[in-house]
Amino acid sequence: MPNASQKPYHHGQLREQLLNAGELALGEMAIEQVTLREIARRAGVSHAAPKHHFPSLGHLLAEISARGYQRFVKALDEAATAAIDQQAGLTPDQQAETRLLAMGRAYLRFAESNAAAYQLMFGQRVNMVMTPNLIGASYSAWAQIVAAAGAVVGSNHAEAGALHAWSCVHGLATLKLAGRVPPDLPWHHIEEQTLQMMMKGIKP
Amino acid sequence: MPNASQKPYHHGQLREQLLNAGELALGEMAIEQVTLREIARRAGVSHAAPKHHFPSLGHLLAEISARGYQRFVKALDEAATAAIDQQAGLTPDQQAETRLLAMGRAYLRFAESNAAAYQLMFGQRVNMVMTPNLIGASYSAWAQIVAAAGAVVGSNHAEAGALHAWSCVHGLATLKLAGRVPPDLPWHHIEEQTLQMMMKGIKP
DNA sequence: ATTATATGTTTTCACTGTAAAGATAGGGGA
DNA sequence: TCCCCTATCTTTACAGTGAAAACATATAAT
Repeated sequence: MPNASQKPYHHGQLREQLLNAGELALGEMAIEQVTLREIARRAGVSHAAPKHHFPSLGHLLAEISARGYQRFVKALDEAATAAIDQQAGLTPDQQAETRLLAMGRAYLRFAESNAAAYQLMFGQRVNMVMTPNLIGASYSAWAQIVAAAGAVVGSNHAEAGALHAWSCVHGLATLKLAGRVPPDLPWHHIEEQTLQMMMKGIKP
Repeated sequence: MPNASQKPYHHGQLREQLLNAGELALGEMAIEQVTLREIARRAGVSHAAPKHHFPSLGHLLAEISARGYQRFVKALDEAATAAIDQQAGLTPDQQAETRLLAMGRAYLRFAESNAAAYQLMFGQRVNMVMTPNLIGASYSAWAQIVAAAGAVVGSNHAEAGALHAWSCVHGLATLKLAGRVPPDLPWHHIEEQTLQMMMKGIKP
């Protein structure tokens, strides 16, 4: 019978807690600092405990990354619907453009306010394992962008348009995160300009 | 007096050899495998020897990265001049566009055939130290792109245009390297389409 | 020739991910 | 009720890593 004043030997919710601890850590420290032992430390458990829930660090990170993709998809979707709800009386073409632009802004916002998670999702960490769950989550993000781009450029060029739109925002986001954007440029302005140029580039 | 049949205690060219070994390693293995000890191993020297030439791994990587930028600038410049030499009788505007497109193609080619070096240069490795030499080399790359983009969009919008052009090719390159480009898309075609959309987006 | 300095090696430390062996709790059947 | 089995957690160990300190040697300066 476990003494209530001390932590029980068996955690009970460790798998969930490890994922939460990992996401928390990603929000507070650089991605390279988010180690297996650090996550275990935050969950108040020995560094070998995670093994019983995740075969390796790569699998744990994959699950965290998959959750990141889910938050990502949700953020972009909410931003898109909010944008068209805000402006009534748009033609279908205008709606499509508004959606894509709103998603672009949400994309850049997500990358900035979830920097470490973003790098985990889109960077190439050697430990990462492409679990089915991660592949599925990442694919739904891709499908979401393809759909939004397809509504603008037509379904025959949906993938090419989506890839270009993604390249634009992803490139800008990673250049920003890597500190390669000259600090004298007004960032908010740059964001809007890039989105405008992206849109101008993909429109038929 | 050193016996000729065995290696001398003092290496003589260790600094140079370390940089070469590092670049060689970057060409053969994943970026995370390119460790201080691995580079020392390849140079045939103890793992503490580099300390006398580079204060830390970050400084060594910074120098390798700076050399990467120099090769990068050279590759883009050669591609640009080769492109305009090949087509005689172009208007200045056409020349500018031809140059920028050629640089874009060279950019993607560089990223693909120097994958690990490219990730070292543009990724965010925690160990990396922003040495003055690296800052200078990376700035000259930026200046080169600004000049080429400025010739197309006018000097007032040079930086915004350069940033967008860079975002497009950088985004596409990193998505490709991260395996996020659907394999069913014809890559060469995708490259050209992206460059066309990039150009269409930045043109006034 | 002797000393100083530059450039090596060896050793040590704190950290990492992974693996194996030991400890503990809870559940299922006798 | 008792016992064992299994899942989960801890401890320990090992091969890596980057960095630092102590030690060794060859070249250069005096």
